[in-house]
Order: sequence, then C-alpha cells, then structure tokens
Amino acid sequence: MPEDPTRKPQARSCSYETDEDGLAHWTEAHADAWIGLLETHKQLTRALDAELTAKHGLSLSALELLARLAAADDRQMHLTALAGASGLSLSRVSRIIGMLEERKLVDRHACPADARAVHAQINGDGLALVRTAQATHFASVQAMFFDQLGESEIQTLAQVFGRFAPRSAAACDTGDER
Amino acid sequence: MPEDPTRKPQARSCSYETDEDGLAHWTEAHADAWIGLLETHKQLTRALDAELTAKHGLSLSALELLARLAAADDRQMHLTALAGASGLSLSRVSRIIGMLEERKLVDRHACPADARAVHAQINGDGLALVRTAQATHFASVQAMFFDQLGESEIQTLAQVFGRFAPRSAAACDTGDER
DNA sequence: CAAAGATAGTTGCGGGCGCAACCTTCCGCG
DNA sequence: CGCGGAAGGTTGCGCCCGCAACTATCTTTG
Repeated sequence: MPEDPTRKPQARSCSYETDEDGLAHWTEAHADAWIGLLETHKQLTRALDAELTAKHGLSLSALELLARLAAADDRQMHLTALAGASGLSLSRVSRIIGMLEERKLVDRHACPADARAVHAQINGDGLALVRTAQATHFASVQAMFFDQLGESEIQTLAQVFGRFAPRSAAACDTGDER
Repeated sequence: MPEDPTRKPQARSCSYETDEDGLAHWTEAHADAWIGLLETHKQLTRALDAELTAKHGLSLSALELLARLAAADDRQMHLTALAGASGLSLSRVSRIIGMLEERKLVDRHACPADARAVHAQINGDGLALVRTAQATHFASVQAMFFDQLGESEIQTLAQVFGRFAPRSAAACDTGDER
C-alpha cells in the first residue's frame, strides 16, 4: 500500500546534466543509475518506514538497533558500538535507546568494567517485537524490492554495495568488545 | 575527503537475518544488496550533502530543484510540478523555494493563467550557482561512486533503478537552455 | 600520583522532511 | 448563477538526524 501521491506523467527534463560544458561526461546510464538510486531509496524507505511506524511504532533506525541488540552476544551492546555498527550518530543512538527504554523494550545498565559506559540490553518484549516487526519488514522489502529483481541483478547489487558498506555487510556479530 | 569516523573492524553477525524461523529466505546476497544499498546511500548522501552545503550553501534537494528549474522551458515551473518531479512534498518545495527566493536565486511570480498557481523562476545568479554547484557535485559523485564501479555494473544499476524511478529517469539531456 | 588527553554518553540546538489543516481560486453541474 | 468539490500553495507541528558543548570516567605519562 505504498501509494504514491503526486505522480505526474512528466516530460523529459533533465535536471542532472551539465553536459557539454566541459566537465561531466555522464552517459544516460550514469544518470539513471545515480538518480535512480536516490529515487529508489527515497521511495522504498518512505514506504517501509511508514509501514513499520504504523504497525509497530518503530522507525527504521529503531528496528535496526533492536535487531543488532537481538543478535549481539548477551543481547546487549554499548551505545558507541551500536552507533559504529549502524552508521548513526552516537547522539541519535542515545535518544533512540532512551525511547526504547521508556517503552520497556530495552534496559540500560552500567557496564561493570567501565563506569562511563552503558549496556543497552534488549529484553523479552523487545525480542518479541523485533521478531514480528522484522517479519513484516522483510516481507515488504521482498515484495517491494527483490521481487522486481532478477537473481543476477541481486548478485551485482550485493557485489557493488558490499564494496561500499563493509560495515553492516556482514553483519555482525559481535565479536566485538562487549 | 569523506572520512569515516566510527569505523570498526566488525565481525560476522547478522542483525538482519531472522533466518530459519520460517519466513524470510534471504540469502547473504540479499542482505548485502539491501543493507548495502541503505548504507551506501547514507554514506554518499551525507558526504555529498555536506560538501554541497559547505561549498555552495545548498542542500541536495535545493540543488535538485534549482537544476530542474534551470532545465525547464522558461526556466520556470509550478511548485506542484517541481514536487512531482523531485519526489519531495509540496510543503518542502514551497519552503525551499522560499529560501532560494530570499537568497535571490529564484523569483516567484503569479501564473497569469491560474491565480492559485505560482511560477518559480530561476534567475541569472541562480543559474550561475547551479552550474558551479553541479560541476563540483558531479565530480564528487563520479569520484565517490562511479569510479568504484565497472561499466557493466553501471549498466545493471541503471537498468534496475530505472525500473523503480520512472520519474527522474529521463533526465536529461540537455538540450538545455541557453 | 597528578595533570593532560582520550573515550562513553547526554543534551541543546537547528536543519530537513512530511502530514494535516487552512485559504484561495478553479471547475463542473444543476 | 451559485454551490460543492478539486487543486495550488502556505504554514503549524512533530519526527528524525547530526553537530557541538558538557560531564564523568578512563588512560597515559612525566
């Protein structure tokens, strides 16, 4: 149900093309690839986030943090580690965790080994929520994105984007500090 | 110069993988493709936006609007058309145009044919700025993104994303103005 | 051991963004 | 002609986000 308001036929336009002026030698494929990436991300992200918010009251970022906690060693991580893994700023992580704590989805307790640090730990309710939320989320991503792609295309995307995002690529784990 | 703070070695983990629970059958390639898309977009977008803001005082969205105006028929468009073309909400477009107007980069004047409507028209200063801004912007996208890709990969991306973003796809050309 | 510097988190602030409410102007139909 | 609904824009509001400033706690080193 990601309806799309403001959709117009549209003419040809070209916004992104300085062209012959002497500097960018972008082919149409370049423009399609780059602008398409931007557009696609915008569309999918909006729809997914809206769905997630409506059904589970979680933003995409909150789900990511919850998911990382769920996958972590003792279901807990330091905020800095979460920030590093997710690519969010520490301040954002701090606030999201604060919000999740208020909702009784995670607990925050001092790290015994370092008084400055905090362990954010997902609890039972959080774990339950993350599971159902991810279920619908995955299904949506599948339907909205992967179902429109061929197997080889997925391979190429994985290869390309894996090159840029060593961070999450794998995912995880956490061998990390703890 | 897109330095990357908070970069950790990171191990294998999986945050995004419910796995065998019975619903998502995502392969690792799926995860790499999707999460990589998210990550890549986040990184590139942040770096590009920061650069654009620092050098020209324009956000990515503002540049897009300016570019679309520059490429439009009389260097002018209705706000609704701009919103539809860019995928931004009308309210955002209204405010961005307002900001650009204050900076004397565009003019806003009533549409003779429809008293409700407004024509946002880019002026000389705006045109000059958009050119230089796009020059550096294109160069950065080239360096940060395309230079890391092979020709066939670009083709695949163009093909894939063109499927999702009929909107901007076209682009351009440039027979542009002037 | 004490001071300088690094690190973990928190919070004030401002920017970007969309939704919904609102006004004005058009349009279509009785 | 007049009225109700649609469309173009604007603005109030609240969410998400990062930066910078600040506190508290290590860590390093003379």
